[in-house]
Amino acid sequence: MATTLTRKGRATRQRIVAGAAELFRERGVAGTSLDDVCEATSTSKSQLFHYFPDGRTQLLAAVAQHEADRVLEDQQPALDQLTSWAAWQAWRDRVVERYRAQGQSCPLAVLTSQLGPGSPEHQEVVVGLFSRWEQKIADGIRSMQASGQIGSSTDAGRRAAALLAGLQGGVLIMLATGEIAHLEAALDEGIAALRRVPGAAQDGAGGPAGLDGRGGSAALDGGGA
Amino acid sequence: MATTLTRKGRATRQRIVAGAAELFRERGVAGTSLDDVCEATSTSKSQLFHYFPDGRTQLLAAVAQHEADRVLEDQQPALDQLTSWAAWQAWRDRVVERYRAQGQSCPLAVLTSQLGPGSPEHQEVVVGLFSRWEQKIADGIRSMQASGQIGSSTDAGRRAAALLAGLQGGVLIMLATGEIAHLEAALDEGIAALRRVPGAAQDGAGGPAGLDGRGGSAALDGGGA
DNA sequence: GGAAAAGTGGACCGTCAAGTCCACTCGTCG
DNA sequence: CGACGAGTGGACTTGACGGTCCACTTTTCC
Repeated sequence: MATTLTRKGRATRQRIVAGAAELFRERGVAGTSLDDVCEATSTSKSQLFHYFPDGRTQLLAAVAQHEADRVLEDQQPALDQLTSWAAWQAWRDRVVERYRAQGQSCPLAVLTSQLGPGSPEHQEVVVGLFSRWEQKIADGIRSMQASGQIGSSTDAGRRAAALLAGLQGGVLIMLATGEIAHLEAALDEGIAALRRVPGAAQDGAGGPAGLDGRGGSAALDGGGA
Repeated sequence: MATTLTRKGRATRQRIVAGAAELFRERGVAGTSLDDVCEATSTSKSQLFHYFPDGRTQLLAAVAQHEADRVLEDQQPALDQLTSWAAWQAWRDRVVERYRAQGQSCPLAVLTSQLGPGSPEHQEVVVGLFSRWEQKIADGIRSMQASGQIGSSTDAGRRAAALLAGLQGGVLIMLATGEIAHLEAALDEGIAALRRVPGAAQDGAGGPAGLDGRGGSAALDGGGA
């Protein structure tokens, strides 16, 4: 079965997943039938069920995983190197650009809400994605704290959660309205808020200024923006 | 037709909308058939099509409008009186409580993503809701600025957009993961950021003063993993 | 080179849900 | 009171979609 796939088999399976993903993005999950997938990928029902014996459910899960992987990939390498304000800006631009290009599609939101209670498999995929995503953002904040560019008085995990929420909400609103302004606002305001955390070394100049970080903690109010 | 509805007729129509809304919330739009709606509301197909000649589509639109109206209603009167920090906190608590109670349901996200490209009718409902929502938040910020509790140097509209995005994202993540922490973090951080806008009069609203607001310090359960 | 396994094609079936139709009841107004 | 239209019930039609089956081709490996 799945254990013994020839090169051709893998290619076919991959073609099905990619094609299905595209259809889901274009026409929604509910609006896409297995026949549609077959037609779009030049395959037949038997092949589809050959690679996904559990049918639609399994295909959906595979596509979800595929899309989830792409989400973080598309933000690399920026997301893994949030060690300077310039990097944060680059990441922000990357995200905005990605979703702008994607337009009315984000498979994440689609899949997320397509599954109410149930489908623990999908739940897992989405939870895993959010978790990794937030982790990377939090790591970025912590690294900035370590280098003194963000004050140490704030809870990196909580900040990351808020930032991720803003990002997700921005995408959601974009999907609903077609406007990307909310996504931009959420990211910009979120990052700006990080810059205002008191206790940071002086903005910009800092450079690779040693590791200090939490020496003073004398919550001097972070000046104006 | 719809122009001449007797009291009984209106009641039936209302019963259908309310019942359908509940089913959609419980089982999702895709997981609910018109037969389900009929059964749940003790009506028959003919009645359903009597009141919604365009069938499923029209019913969906009616339910969407119904739900959209409820969303803002549920936040009143807090949402219309964001004139003190205490009011902001009350609103925040209201929102969190509402979604906590709702659990895995928010019909908004469901409907939003259920409709990919197409259904301009629904699009309109959602856009209208977001627009009114953001407007009210922005009004709150402006009134705080007018009374000197928030500095005038920030763009109220943009802040409101970011806050709404955070809220929406928090809800989305809650739907996906069951965790409400992101929603809380997004609201708390968003409001805290407002408190840090420079140029405000000293915080005297009654709570514990402090420039940092409830930023990231207090007993906030750990973020991240 | 040939046999077994993997891959492929498409007809076929059962189910289920959207939407139609018509017969019937009930309330209201002349 | 009686008739007309609003309101109601539920059987029926239609079609799409998920899933099955089997005959056939290609690849792989001895």
